[in-house]
Amino acid sequence: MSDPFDLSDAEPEAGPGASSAPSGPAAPAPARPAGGAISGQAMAGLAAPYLDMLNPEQRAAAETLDGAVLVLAGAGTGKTRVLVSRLAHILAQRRAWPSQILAVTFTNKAAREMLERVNAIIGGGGEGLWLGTFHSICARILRRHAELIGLKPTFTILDTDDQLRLLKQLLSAENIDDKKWPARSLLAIIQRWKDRGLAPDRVTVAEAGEFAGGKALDLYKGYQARLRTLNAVDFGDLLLHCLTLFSTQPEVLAEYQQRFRYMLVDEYQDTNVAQYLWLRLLAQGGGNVCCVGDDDQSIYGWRGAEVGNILRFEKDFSGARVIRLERNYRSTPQILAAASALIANNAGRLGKTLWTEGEAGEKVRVTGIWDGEAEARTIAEEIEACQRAGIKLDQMAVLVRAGSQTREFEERFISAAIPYRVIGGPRFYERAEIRDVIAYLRVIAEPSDDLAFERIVNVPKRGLGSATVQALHAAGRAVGTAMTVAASNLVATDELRPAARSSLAALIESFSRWRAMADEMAPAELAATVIDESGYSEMWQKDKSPEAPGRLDNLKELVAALEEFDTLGAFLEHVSLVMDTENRSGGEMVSVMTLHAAKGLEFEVVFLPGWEEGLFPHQRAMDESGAAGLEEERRLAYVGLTRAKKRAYVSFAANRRIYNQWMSAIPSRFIDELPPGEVEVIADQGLYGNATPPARSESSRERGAPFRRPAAADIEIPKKMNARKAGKPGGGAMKTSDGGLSRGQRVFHQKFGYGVIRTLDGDKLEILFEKAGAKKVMAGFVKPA
DNA sequence: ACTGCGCCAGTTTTT
DNA sequence: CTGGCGCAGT
Repeated sequence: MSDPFDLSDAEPEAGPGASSAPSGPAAPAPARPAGGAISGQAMAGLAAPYLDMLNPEQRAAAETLDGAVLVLAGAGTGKTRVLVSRLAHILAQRRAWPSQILAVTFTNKAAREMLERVNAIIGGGGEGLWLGTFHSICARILRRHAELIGLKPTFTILDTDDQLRLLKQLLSAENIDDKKWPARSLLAIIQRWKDRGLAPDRVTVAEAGEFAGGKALDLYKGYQARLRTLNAVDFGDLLLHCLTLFSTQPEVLAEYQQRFRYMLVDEYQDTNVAQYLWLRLLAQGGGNVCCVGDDDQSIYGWRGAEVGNILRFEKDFSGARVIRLERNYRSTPQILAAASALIANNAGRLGKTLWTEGEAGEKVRVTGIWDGEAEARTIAEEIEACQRAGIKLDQMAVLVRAGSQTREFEERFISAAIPYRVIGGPRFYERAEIRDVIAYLRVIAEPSDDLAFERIVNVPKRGLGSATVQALHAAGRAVGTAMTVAASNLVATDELRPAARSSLAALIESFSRWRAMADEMAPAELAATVIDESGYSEMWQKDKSPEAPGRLDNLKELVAALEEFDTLGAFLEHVSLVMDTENRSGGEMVSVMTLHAAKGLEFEVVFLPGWEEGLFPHQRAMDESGAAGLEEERRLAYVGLTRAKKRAYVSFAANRRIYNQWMSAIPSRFIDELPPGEVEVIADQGLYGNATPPARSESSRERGAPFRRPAAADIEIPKKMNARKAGKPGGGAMKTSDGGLSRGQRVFHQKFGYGVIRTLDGDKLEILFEKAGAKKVMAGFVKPA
């Protein structure tokens, strides 16, 4: 984008059906090329077949185009279909051009899906929409007007690591003990302020809090000042600066107010105050706003989402129409009844009554089990039973409260040879080696990006340790410039030791060479050059740790990913904002993920383990947020149950090993909140109220677990989960001597025969077997061949 | 400038 | 029981 003020790139290309040129939208748009993005098909279709597929409420939601509309879309009520139909309808009615429509989502995945589905209906051209996450749309706006808020259009978007590094520097500069006042906490405080749309000058002294004796606000100011000199922003700033831009530059605001004739917001219950303010400013221009959400599925309060936004919608947008989608197309009546009864325990809901015309199914099954291992085994067995009954593995999911719970299932699935996939592990762009290379690229693209520079100044080791970095900092501060700039001055002096001096000089020379290349070289080629010339790949080649080859592979993958980008800047924006990696599929597998990650998904069969007080509802949620925290946990349970189409299995274990210490637990209060008529309780004797005959728990007998049977009455809820320990030695973990297994090695497995190790992650191996294909196995089960 | 030891904490996570 | 981090030693 050469001219940051030029909005024309947002205008539609002439679509495939441009010959049937529309008469144009109701009001003419500025600088509009003839022809639109709306295809001939959609044009012709006054019959609007996409509307015929909707039920009356959905249809109302798609057709009520004027004014403010809140669509309360319960789980499984066809929310996405409504959103997409509405977009198509606006276009087909020629109410607006794609470039006059703003559609905001929370994740890139949601944005991508929406675009695909809109294109499928209107026959292409949806690219002209302002469709994306709040953050990417704000970034787009900010790059165009960067100067107006004191940034250069090339500003960098920092990640959490960078933010923490910066805050640590500030803390140590202020002589604040970061043991007592960790940078993490400060970051959280600042983020909460930003979530509320509060720039430093808007934070009142009363809100300064106790951090470091009330210094948080000053630190926030210092942090923002540092970001500015680095020409950098963090995620919160994307919104915050946009708000500042809108409120200080009325003509800019007016421009966007006029532009966005129709605005759609998905997952409105997850918006924070800053996002709400942003939206309200834009809507004040008379545009039509439609927010879609479900207050019962608000599960991100802990990161600043404000349920109040959806609860207050009618007050905020006068004359707002509220449309409820209550007909559920996903789950059985039993599942809906269970979920509805559970969520009814929350106060302050807008209230919805989900109903279905679907056939009766099975009751929700609640199982009480002796310990976590038995729980995993029981679920694995049930999965196999479902499989025999014809349900595909990828229609089953285990949804856990915390990521650490996945391990138990992984181990069990591996030994039962059930293919599985854990959703939401570390992402590609979060790996250290990828971030290192990206840091190099960032410094090339933006010389004042000190944080990136600091990350790689001594990676690979070039004898530029903390002493040198300190000197660079000092030099930068003295001249008021970035470190790289200060560095070139510094090497001309005698301040540094000769070794450091020449090493630094060489590095600076490299960067200016790379920078010169960047102008004429494709980004991928540049990256390959940098990886090579910096000695970075050599560093990993020399490294003989087992993960080194994998890291080198990742570097190749990074270079390959870069092929798709024409400019370095475009790639870096992608990395900062579109961090999600494609979910490599490949075969039928059970999904294991957190409840948070499951929002928006659906499965035939859902397993919900770990419904125990302290774990779910999580103790910490209740300690930190009290009643509100408990309600959010309950919504999480609601989200979990409503993922299931046919069957839901809830379970709890009486004993669980956490941090290798045994503790007993009592069933979650959420279990008591399920309607007795719709659930079937199967619990080992004594584990739960009116237990029906026990499901055999071999392990408890085999192992002679030494703890007493908990009689529900005499167990108090542990304040901290590990406050209550029982002294069972950690028995059957499959810790193994891996005998130096490595990637690419040929191995033998009793059951699967010979194969080659493809990946290894601790004691979990992925092996491509000659006969059996790819399997995940534990290291203990294979021998070097 | 790097390596090793000891201490503490230990949900959820997108952008 | 881990892992991450800060500090102290070579």
